[in-house]
Amino acid sequence: MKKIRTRFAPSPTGYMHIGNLRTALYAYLIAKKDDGDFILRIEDTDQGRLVEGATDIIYDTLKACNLSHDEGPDVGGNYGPYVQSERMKLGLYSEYAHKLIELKKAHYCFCKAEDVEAQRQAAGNSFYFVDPCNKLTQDEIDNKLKNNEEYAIRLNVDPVGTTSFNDEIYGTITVENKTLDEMVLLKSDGFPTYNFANVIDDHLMDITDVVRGNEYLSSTPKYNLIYEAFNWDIPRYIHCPPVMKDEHNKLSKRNGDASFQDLVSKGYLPEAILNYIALLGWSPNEDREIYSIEELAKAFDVKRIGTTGAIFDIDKLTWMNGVYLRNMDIDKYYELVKPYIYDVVDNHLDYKLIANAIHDRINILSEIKDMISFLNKTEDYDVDLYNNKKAKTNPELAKELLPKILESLESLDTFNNDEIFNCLASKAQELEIKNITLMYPLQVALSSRSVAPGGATAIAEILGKDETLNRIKEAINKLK
RNA sequence: GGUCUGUUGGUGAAACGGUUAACACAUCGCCCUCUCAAGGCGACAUUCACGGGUUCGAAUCCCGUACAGAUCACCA
Repeated sequence: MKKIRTRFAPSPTGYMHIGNLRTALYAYLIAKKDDGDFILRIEDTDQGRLVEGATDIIYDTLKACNLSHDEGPDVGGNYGPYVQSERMKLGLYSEYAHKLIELKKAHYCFCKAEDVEAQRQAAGNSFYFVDPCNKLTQDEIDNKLKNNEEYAIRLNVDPVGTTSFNDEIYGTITVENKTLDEMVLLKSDGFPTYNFANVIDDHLMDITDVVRGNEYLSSTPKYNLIYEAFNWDIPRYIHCPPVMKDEHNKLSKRNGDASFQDLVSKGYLPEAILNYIALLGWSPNEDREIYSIEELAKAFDVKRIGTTGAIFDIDKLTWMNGVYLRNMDIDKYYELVKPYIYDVVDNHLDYKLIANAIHDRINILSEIKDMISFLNKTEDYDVDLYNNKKAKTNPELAKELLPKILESLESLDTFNNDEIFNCLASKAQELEIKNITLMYPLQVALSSRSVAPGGATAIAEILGKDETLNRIKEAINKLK
């Protein structure tokens, strides 16, 4: 069997959005499942739409996701991406377009682009372009060429009959040829159209599986006409359903929807993002959702890609990101979280203790900041906070309990979570109250919050004995 | 408007003619518990857009309707 080769072929016209990334992921997985090659090709044949830096974003995103491509032009010892504008300099596309003219599968078109556009505008939806240049005699053509008239090259289309193709996901799709127009292959500026360059490169790069968004479903018959004109093998087509923002709209940067970069900067892990988007439109053959990229490649099956657009659900991604954080190797977790902790907290505090306290409480890294900001200094709070139904506490009771807690803790030599807890637990027993009744006022005194990461005693350990006692005294004063 | 494609709960989805229609997120309960989480347990679609048909039997097959999306460029 032929080696599987897939490609990701984005245009550098903006940011890398989630739908795009998912298409790249699927292309990658399909190749890797069978030990095939994954290729990156930048399709920048539209000079007008180039966006500065867009190629770098694509490149960096793929790198961050570990979706590395297997070949390409040499760039400082690494594989760069193939870039169509570079390849064009080789005269490649023009050569193939002219070859099609020789084969009588295409023809010169001397129409002005603006004129065609004007006709289209005038005719509205029902416009079907019939190229008058089709009727030009060879002499007329030679003459125009000799006069250096600008020209485009258009594909010849026989309007009778139908064209069918098979898509791995959508099945066999048939369209009538009369709905296909004589599309431009080579633009008058000498650049190939996307459609043409795409087919040429896919063939030249020996792409076996074309993976792309299903917006290309309708234009695929046109691609096949080109393959057939050259008598080339048609690749396997895999058209993926879109990733939606809501029922009606696709996810897009234009609407301000989250891009990969946005998600990462909010504290989502690339592995989690990849894992999550793999499940948008594809489902595994087992009851499982957490997959590393290697596991995905193993489990991936094109046949299990769905046909309907999937709405991107940030809540589920958030949950999954939390799973990744919780399952992560603990040392790796410490290192990951350390900068986020010291970004808000004084660095004489032990970041590992803090990391432990928030371990089961964060789903995304950006939540850390608010969660631990009280560690630096006490925050303003109302004594009403001492009212707690579950703990059965109120400011009066806190006023009574806090001095007792202070007294107990002052006598402690080793100030760690276990010691503090045991000390206070026996104090609670002695006072014949539930642990929570004693702990809750301490929590408020130490954290200034009704909800805190970790138990009150864990926070005490993080703060250290001096600061803990200070905060308790501070709280007692506040209650006077 | 033509053409193409699709339609299972709030969301992602499974089911490949016969199950009480999996599972996960979210939501809501309960348990655990020094708060909150995490974890455990449970609830949550009399029903698979709608209407016909085929069949002993349909979410699954066929036809129609509705709705949605895509596409009709010298954009990609």
